[in-house]
Amino acid sequence: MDDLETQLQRFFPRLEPALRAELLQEATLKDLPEGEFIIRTGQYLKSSILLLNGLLKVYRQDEEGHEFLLYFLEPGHACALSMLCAVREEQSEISAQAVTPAQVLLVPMHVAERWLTKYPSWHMFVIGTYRERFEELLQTLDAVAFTSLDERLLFYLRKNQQFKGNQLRISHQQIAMELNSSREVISRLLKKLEQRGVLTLHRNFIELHQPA
Amino acid sequence: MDDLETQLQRFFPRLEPALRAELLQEATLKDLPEGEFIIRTGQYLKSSILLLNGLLKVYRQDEEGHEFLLYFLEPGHACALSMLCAVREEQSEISAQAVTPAQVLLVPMHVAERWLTKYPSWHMFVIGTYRERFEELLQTLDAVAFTSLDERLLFYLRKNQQFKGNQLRISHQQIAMELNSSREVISRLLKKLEQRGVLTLHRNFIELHQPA
DNA sequence: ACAGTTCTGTGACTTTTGTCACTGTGATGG
DNA sequence: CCATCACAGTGACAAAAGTCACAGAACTGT
Repeated sequence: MDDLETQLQRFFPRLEPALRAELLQEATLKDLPEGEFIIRTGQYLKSSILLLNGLLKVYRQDEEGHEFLLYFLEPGHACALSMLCAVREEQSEISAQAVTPAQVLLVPMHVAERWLTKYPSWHMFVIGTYRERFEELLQTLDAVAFTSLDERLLFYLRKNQQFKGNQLRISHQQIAMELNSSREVISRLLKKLEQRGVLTLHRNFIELHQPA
Repeated sequence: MDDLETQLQRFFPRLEPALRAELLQEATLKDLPEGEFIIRTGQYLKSSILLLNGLLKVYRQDEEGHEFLLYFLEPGHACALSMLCAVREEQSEISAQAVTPAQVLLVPMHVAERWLTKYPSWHMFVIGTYRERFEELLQTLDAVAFTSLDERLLFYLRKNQQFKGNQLRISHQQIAMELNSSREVISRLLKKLEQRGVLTLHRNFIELHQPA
């Protein structure tokens, strides 16, 4: 693993050098083991989160514990929600979890706030972050509103493939949760996809074919 | 109707006076008759949109013409999407339409951009706009993901009630479109709601009871 | 090797939504 | 006064998804 400064430069090239220097000063580096939560529903946040390494998944939960995947976060991106919540000093309405071991930078809210006027590039970065998340959210909404479960399942698998490769170690139960469905249904749909030759089912993992 | 300056002050009190003055200079005022589009899917936008008067609805459309209501926009608010699209110089992926006669201010993109660094209050306003729309979008997503059609229908009616009063002049077809369902289903569900005493069905309009 | 656990497969059934086909009814405009 | 039209109601059926109940397969630790 590179040193922090190199990583910053690699993943956040658009932040001006002075800002990157101050980031090193002000932000806290945090390592997340796989599965660790960085945000939990109902939690108060006081920092913005920048992702340096690994993969985070951001999802919503309702009162009865149903989950719902919103989007993945890759290195070089930031969690728009963390900025939202931080600004409003409100409870977060979402959860974020490390899918792989991950490294994040935590920028205290008051610092992030100050940078908005101090560094134009920070400002653009924040705006850009909102924009990107907004668009991903729209995509997700489209998927839910306009497509059936089997299409969404395929989309979900492809997305995971993109980040984790062809061998997905996910249980049907997991998938069901994230798509807000039930295990049996997912099992059946996966079976259909297997028959169509899209994938092969194994115990504890799913093998996706043709990355296309 | 008040003069423009008074309206600005009333609906956008948080914008600094100098900015309000410049708004009067740089922005174009536009009157929208009921039903007029201000954004259409596929259109290129070159302005940010601030709403002065009336009610706009913002919705998504898929390729086959299905609609999907995202949220309403009230006076004093701005369309986050218009800012998104404007910045990216991309095609808009949504439509916005005047539900009642409305008045909007159009701020050319390059001006809006310039203000970001020039006026802190503009900057905060833009951030705030993203934040609010983001949260509304999350709400909508929740509704779709976690609740059944009849709940969504009720929610939809309440929302309309909030803006348009107890007598809703909407056809079942209209509702079906906006909830991405079909007329027959909506008819049936409305019937059920009537039996539960929530509303009374009339020709061409629906009467909602207990504003609660 | 065995009990316990997790993951997966499956049949039968229900509920929810969507679709089709048709009817009725009020409004509007020649 | 009648043709037309948009709107609404409804029964019958189909499709999609969720639920229930079980069974078997693989993995775990002791």
